[in-house]
Amino acid sequence: MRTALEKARKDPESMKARILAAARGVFGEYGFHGTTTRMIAKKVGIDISTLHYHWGDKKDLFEAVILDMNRDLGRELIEVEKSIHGRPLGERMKIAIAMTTDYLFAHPEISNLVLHRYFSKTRHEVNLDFKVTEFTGDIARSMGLTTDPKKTPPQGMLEVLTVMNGIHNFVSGENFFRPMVKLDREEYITMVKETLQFVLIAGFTNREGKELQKV
Amino acid sequence: MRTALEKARKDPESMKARILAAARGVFGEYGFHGTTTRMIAKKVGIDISTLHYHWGDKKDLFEAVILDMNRDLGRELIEVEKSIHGRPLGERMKIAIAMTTDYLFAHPEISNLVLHRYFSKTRHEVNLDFKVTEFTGDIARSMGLTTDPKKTPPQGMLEVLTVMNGIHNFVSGENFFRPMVKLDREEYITMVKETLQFVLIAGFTNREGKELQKV
DNA sequence: GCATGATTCCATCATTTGATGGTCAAAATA
DNA sequence: TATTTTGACCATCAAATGATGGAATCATGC
Repeated sequence: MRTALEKARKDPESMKARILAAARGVFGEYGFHGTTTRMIAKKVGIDISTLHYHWGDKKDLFEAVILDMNRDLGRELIEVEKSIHGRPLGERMKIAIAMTTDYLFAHPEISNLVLHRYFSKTRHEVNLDFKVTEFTGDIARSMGLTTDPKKTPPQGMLEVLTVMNGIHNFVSGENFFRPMVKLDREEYITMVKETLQFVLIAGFTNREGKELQKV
Repeated sequence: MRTALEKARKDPESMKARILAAARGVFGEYGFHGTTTRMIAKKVGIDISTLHYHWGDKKDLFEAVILDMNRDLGRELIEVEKSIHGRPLGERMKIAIAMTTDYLFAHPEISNLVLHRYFSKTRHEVNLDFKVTEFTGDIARSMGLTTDPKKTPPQGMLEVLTVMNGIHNFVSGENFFRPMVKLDREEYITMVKETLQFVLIAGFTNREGKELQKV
């Protein structure tokens, strides 16, 4: 399956890649059990047997989707880290929130998939590393929430999760939340960024201020 | 169905109530499509035909579950509001976060169901009011995030959603996050509360401080 | 052009799953 | 007690769904 993924990545026009892209979207919207292989095949405009030919069974395809999504998310986080390197904490967070929010709104299926995996059980075990721990630790280090670069303390992990999940929530919940506030998409995205920056940053900068005072 | 719900509420030992309780749990864990009527029936220890006899089809049962969960959540929010009434903002939020977190960790299927409805589509439309808008507005007013008690501005709604979802995330994602931080359940709950209070409150109290200075 | 392998679809299967009819026992009612 | 109503289960159905075999088609290298 690893090779299949690589093939799909090489040529985005290939059938493998088209199926993978469609699967990302549908699995994201409906979850694993809410998605049928027929739904994916229909979206691509092919027969289900073609789908199975390229990706094996439903679980294999799902795992490929997770790996693929994981890679994209990881790359984006690296981009973010590049952009914030060296700046003061408040600014780092502000930029990181804005960049990540924009990116995820452009690829909402990523947030969908992430949240599904957090909150939903699958009847048959899907065993995948998912890299969340790794990513979370990286972000924590990048935000200076830990001194030991090897392992992040629980507190730092939960703090990062609070921020990341705050973003995912508004991206993935757009269909639900946007009608509540009656904004068009652009306004919604802007207001989400402002709200997240307003709510999520102050705690961290306040703490840093206190620590600096001590010194 | 309304009547069936009332019957179930009257006698928690009744078959209707037992099915409803089991359904809450299973729908919460696996989502609508991930749940089979057989899973629920098995959990109760009855035949599926008995389940259908009491609750009609799967969608009817699911809607009853949502209504039931909704009522419980609404009641809890009223309790919270009673406890925080009249206190200063920072304290209000601290207590509200602590109470709500404790309550939801004691009834995690509520968070599960809420998040599933936010983030997951259902193949066949389930039409339910879900009261989120109402609840969110109530909380916004209770937190003093709006001057007009009739309608809450989008900003206030998103701010409340940020906080509520922050809580739901850690409750519903316990199976995923707790192994990441290697804490036992009690430690995890304590640290979640501390983290949420740390991250989510400062923005609001900072702003209030600024507004007070202006006056 | 032709042979070989890769790809796609059609037809079909087996299993899962939502749902129901009919039977029987228990409980309520007369 | 006799009768009706309610509640539970067994057997079974129909549709949905994951999956596959095999034929047909297309592409590629010779």
